[in-house]
Amino acid sequence: MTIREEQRRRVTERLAGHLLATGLSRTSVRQLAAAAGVSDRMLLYYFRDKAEALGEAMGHVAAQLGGRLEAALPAGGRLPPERLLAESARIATEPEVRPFMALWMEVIAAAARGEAPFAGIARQVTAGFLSWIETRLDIEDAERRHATAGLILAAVDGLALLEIGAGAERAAAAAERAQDVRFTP
Amino acid sequence: MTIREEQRRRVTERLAGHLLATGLSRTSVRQLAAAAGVSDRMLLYYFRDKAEALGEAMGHVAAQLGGRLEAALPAGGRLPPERLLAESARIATEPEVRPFMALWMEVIAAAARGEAPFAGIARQVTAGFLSWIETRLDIEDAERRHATAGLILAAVDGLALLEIGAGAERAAAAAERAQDVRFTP
DNA sequence: TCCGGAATGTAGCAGTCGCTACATTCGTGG
DNA sequence: CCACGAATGTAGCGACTGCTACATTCCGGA
Repeated sequence: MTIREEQRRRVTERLAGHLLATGLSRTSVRQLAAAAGVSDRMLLYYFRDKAEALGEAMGHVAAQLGGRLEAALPAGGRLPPERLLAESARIATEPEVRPFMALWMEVIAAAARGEAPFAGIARQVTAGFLSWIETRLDIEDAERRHATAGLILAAVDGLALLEIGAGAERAAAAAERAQDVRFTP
Repeated sequence: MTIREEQRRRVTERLAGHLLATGLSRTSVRQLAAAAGVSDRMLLYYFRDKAEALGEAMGHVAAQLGGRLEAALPAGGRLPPERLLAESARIATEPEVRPFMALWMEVIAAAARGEAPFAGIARQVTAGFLSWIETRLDIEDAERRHATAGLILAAVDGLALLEIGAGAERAAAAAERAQDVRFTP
């Protein structure tokens, strides 16, 4: 492996850590390079441009999160929607997963703003989330399972949003109330 | 009223329209000034700085939205949570309200990023939403009403997020599925 | 030992950012 | 008519943005 490829991996990992720690507010080329411990000149040697660097770093973040989700609730077992909603909300508010959710909110907002490369990343990660939920949902009818997965993801993301706008206590109260919902039929 | 005050109002209205039309992606002083039909020099004559201009504009947007919400579902009547959830989701996806929700997503994300003046705006608007929901919720127990309002807002916001990440059809399917939820007790 | 390509440093370009110092025009009260 | 403050235009500052041209250093193979 060339030094360049090696450095590319190291830098990717450090960038992922930087994004998780500080979000998307400090993502100028020079700031990213400093966080990765290289010069800005070299960052753009390892990656074609800023978008590629961010894309790689977000890919790494997504892979990390995927591993955590898999560990938190292994595939195989299928749960009724009420329980999966509760489990998802619990996982999303775990201390280790919180930074991912915070970053996720920023990514999806950047996507809404049409900023490259976040639009593509958002669609990709959303699809991953939906798939994760759907494969753990004990609903026979495919269409209903599809729609229910979307609703559960919306609820979990919405609770993360509520936390931003109304504080952690209020979000926690709403999350607890979510345990009282039943899906019919 | 001085010309300055008069212009300040006109510019505020135009800025509000600009934000609703284009979101937060074009909010440099020069772009805002162009959208309002004044020079950048004058924009910063009418307002102390960029943050004040954006704050005023967002206040105008919030007031507009408040009026629409009031018109869509006047206070006075109280609904069970299932029906209020359905009504809220319906209102949030009305063509006239959609731009507000899209802008709202960006604002709350900017707040998550800690950008002034959006953090304060987000808390204020969130409080307004929660109050709007709570006063229309037919639940006796105050604490439960409080938590349920949070959950309903989370669901509505979450559906807007889902639309960004997974497209309008999928969000619509999830919204329809939301009509199957029941709150116990 | 030298040569060629990979790796890295230096310096800067052209653009945008928020903001402001300074000069000028305008409308109005004395 | 003139002086004065409000209103507006001109020009630019210093910082930052993404990115790159050019030069230099480094290291392994011939």
